[in-house]
Amino acid sequence: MGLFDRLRTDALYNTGAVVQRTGVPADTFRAWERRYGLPAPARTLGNQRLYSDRDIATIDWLRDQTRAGLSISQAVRQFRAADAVDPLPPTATPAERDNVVEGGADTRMSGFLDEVVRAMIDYDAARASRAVEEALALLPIEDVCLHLLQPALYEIGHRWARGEVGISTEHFASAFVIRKLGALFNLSQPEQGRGPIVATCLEGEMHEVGLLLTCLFLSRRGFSILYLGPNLPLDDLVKTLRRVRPPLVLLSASTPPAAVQLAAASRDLKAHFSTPLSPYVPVIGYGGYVFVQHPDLRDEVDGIFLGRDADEAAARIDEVLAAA
Amino acid sequence: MGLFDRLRTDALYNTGAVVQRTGVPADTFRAWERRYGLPAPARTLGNQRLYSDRDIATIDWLRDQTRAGLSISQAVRQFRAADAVDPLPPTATPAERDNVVEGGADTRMSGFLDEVVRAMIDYDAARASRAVEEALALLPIEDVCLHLLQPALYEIGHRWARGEVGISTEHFASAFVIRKLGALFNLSQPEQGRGPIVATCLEGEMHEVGLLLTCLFLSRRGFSILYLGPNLPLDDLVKTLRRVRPPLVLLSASTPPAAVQLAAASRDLKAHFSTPLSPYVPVIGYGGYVFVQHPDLRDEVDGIFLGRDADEAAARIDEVLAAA
Amino acid sequence: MGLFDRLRTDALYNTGAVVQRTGVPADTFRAWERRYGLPAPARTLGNQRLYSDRDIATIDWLRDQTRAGLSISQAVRQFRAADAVDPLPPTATPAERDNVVEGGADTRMSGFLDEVVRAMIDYDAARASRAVEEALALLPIEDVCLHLLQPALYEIGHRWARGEVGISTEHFASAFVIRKLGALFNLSQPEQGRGPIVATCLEGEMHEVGLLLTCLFLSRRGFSILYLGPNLPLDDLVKTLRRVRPPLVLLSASTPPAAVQLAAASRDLKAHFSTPLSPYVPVIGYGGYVFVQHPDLRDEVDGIFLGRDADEAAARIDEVLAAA
DNA sequence: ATAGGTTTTGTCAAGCTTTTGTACAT
DNA sequence: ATGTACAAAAGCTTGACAAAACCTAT
Repeated sequence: MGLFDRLRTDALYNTGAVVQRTGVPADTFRAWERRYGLPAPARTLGNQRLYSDRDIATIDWLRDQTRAGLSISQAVRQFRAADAVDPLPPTATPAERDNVVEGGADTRMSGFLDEVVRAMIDYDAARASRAVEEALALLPIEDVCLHLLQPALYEIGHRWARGEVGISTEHFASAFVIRKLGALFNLSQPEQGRGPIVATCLEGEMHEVGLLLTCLFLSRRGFSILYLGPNLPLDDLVKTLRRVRPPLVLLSASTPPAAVQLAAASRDLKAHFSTPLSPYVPVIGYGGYVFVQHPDLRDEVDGIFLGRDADEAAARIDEVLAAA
Repeated sequence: MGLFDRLRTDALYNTGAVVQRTGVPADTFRAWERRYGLPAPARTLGNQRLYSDRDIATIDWLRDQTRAGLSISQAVRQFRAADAVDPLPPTATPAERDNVVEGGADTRMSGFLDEVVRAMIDYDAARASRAVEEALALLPIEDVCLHLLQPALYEIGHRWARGEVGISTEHFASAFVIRKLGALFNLSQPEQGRGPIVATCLEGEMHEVGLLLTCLFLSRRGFSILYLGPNLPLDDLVKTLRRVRPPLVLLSASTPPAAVQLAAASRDLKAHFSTPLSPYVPVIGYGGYVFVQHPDLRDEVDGIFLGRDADEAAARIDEVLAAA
Repeated sequence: MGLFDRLRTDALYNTGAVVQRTGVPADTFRAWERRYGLPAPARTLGNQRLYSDRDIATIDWLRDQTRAGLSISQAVRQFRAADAVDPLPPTATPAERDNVVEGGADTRMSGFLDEVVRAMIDYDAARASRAVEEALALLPIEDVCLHLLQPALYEIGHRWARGEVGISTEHFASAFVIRKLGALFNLSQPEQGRGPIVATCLEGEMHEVGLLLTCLFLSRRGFSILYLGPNLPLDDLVKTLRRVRPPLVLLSASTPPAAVQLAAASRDLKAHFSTPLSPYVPVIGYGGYVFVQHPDLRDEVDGIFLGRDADEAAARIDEVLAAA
């Protein structure tokens, strides 16, 4: 059904096609849009309207109601009321869903996990991709990330540590997972949302999977993310913060040296912005496995520790920014 | 079915025959090709167009859609969306196509390019994404990569060099483009194909856009790619080669030190595999802008230089592996 | 169906009758024959064309296709494509055809020739291949071999002699042509036929293009060929002859020493088989450019000189074995 | 609903090359 | 019958334009 939906939203119609399909004059439904914001078609770069199948269905419905004697304003009100009962993207918050599904999901997921790990060891991107797609069709994105993609990467990492597979396998798996996460991230970028949140790894730090995962989850929770990727010099981060003024900055480190650098950066940032002249000070959130292994490193950082995994981090950020 | 297909694709029609069969004036579908790259007929040595049965079916479909009120641009868009799910090889080879479309597509592309660059400077991933999606729906993937994504990155790079934007913008743009390329790469991984080809940047080298682009194009040409991403130690590459035995290894470098390291690695690899006992020696293909700026560096490398851009590289590799 | 075909090809019409039956002006289908070798009518002793029912059907078909908007070149191309799957013997014998087509075909061929030579100099096998395929779709195999592949090789040879290209270009071109000829040879191996004929170059002789060409033509004339390739020791040839007992052995030499060796071998073979106990003695046919340059060398050989080129050789062999 | 703007798209023209039917001279 | 020649036909590219479609605002 996901695929079907994808296709249907890809089918876009120009004004003329909508007129042929609905029998409603263009001026009419353009007036509806102007006065009531319904339908709400997308636009091309040339500013032409692009109607989806759903928009056409909406116009059909409005036309039928007016024919049945309803005024357009009443029809729109009824449409909105019906829509509130059966909202289109029924996105429960991920946290709620995880609690419910988790027990069952792990069982169901293990089959996919085996397949993905085996496919990765065989360098078979197509097979791994097929397994992931299948999992995505059955389970929410968050579950697939937390209980399939990340465990697969951990499993490969462990096997590498035990000398069972080479680092190439780890690279391949990592590149694969990053590509997948990137694709999911692209899909879930909200039009506008809370935030924005700036996310990056500082200069020298290359391990971006955890950060990308957190960003994906935040994006799914409706946050707008400004993802700057790995290896960013501190100076440039400062400039960006000054321009964008995000309420939160996310930093991630995976090795002790990177953690130390992150800690120094956090203090520099705070010092930099905490002047009488500057009313703006960004909150700093940080994470990374190194801070789980060496909790004492957290003491050096001037910011909020986001927890042991991306899921926890996203929940923590949600809280922090809801409070603010 | 293979034989049938062979026959059908061998049936080629000149422009006049297509006019008789579809009822669409030649000027019209030539304009479609000029503006949207669809259909994409092959050519004779005398530069006359040769349409396949598939091309004729395409024109028929487009004609029917326009009769149903769709504008030609939206018809093309829907055709491409359906085609992405169940792609068929174009009549013309990619190299031929690129030459043809460039002129017309560039004009059409410039609007997208402006929008993407502006969106990037505003750190507006959603807006940039929308523009890229629109371009992808209207124009072939190859064109979008070469004439939109890469130029956008160059433009941002130039503005950074001129001090007009910060390095964060460059990072943001780079992360965005890599995510997009990764997504396209995922879409076009063929079930089985020629190859496999192993692609990586060696330890220390982080600039993977060019390599990823080349891999995407190769993937679209039907090659199976084993993408190991940036920062891979040589030892691990050797182990992988020994296990996978790809006919070709792709290496990329962007800085002089990385180029020197690549050169040393190429010689090591050759020395490693060129023993009387080893019947297998992988071909090494390499590229990266540093080899264009400093051609003398090529002399140090024991491998095939793949040219100045991803398109050239993909064509070159196609040749090399066809000859083998 | 075999009987039917036999009868149909026996019915012969002169040019005027064909005009009456097809409604196509004589000039027109003679131009088709001149430019594309289709149809290929037989001839009277006075050199008048004699069209079979099949030729008339061919002309009818071509006329219908052009009425349907196809250009004559594409109609021929489609005819040949269908014919490759289910080939029928042409009315005229290859020798007759070759003489007829030469003049006109050369003009048409020169475009292909330029392209192939240029592609070879660029080491672009794919481009060269494309040009050859196109020529094969438009013209009979014999023409393509004699007026495209062989001239291309000569042209490259001359340029090498003039120092315009390196010896690697010559090697590349030679390997390319041998591959192409080999592929055509594979395609045209008849199920069963006259023969078999054993063909080889003796130890030390590596120049196999002429021999391969002759074998291809013989194969197209319905002979079954046992191609042993270059560099065969005499002993092994003897063993093979004893086992296969072919009515004819083909030998080829390109240099004076190879010619001397060939002469000695011919005498040895004759001596070997001409014993009272042996009822079987193979006929020896030989050729190669060295025997054209130094006709006196022919005196040393105990066999039949096959003429100055592959075409002549094939015709000569046809005669010899028809008489036997 | 109309007016006055922009964008999109089918069509055409000019100037060129390639292809192809027909005519002519040998 | 053959080979050459030639002119008409068909194709190609670039650039342009005007009608159609679409947009906003009155």
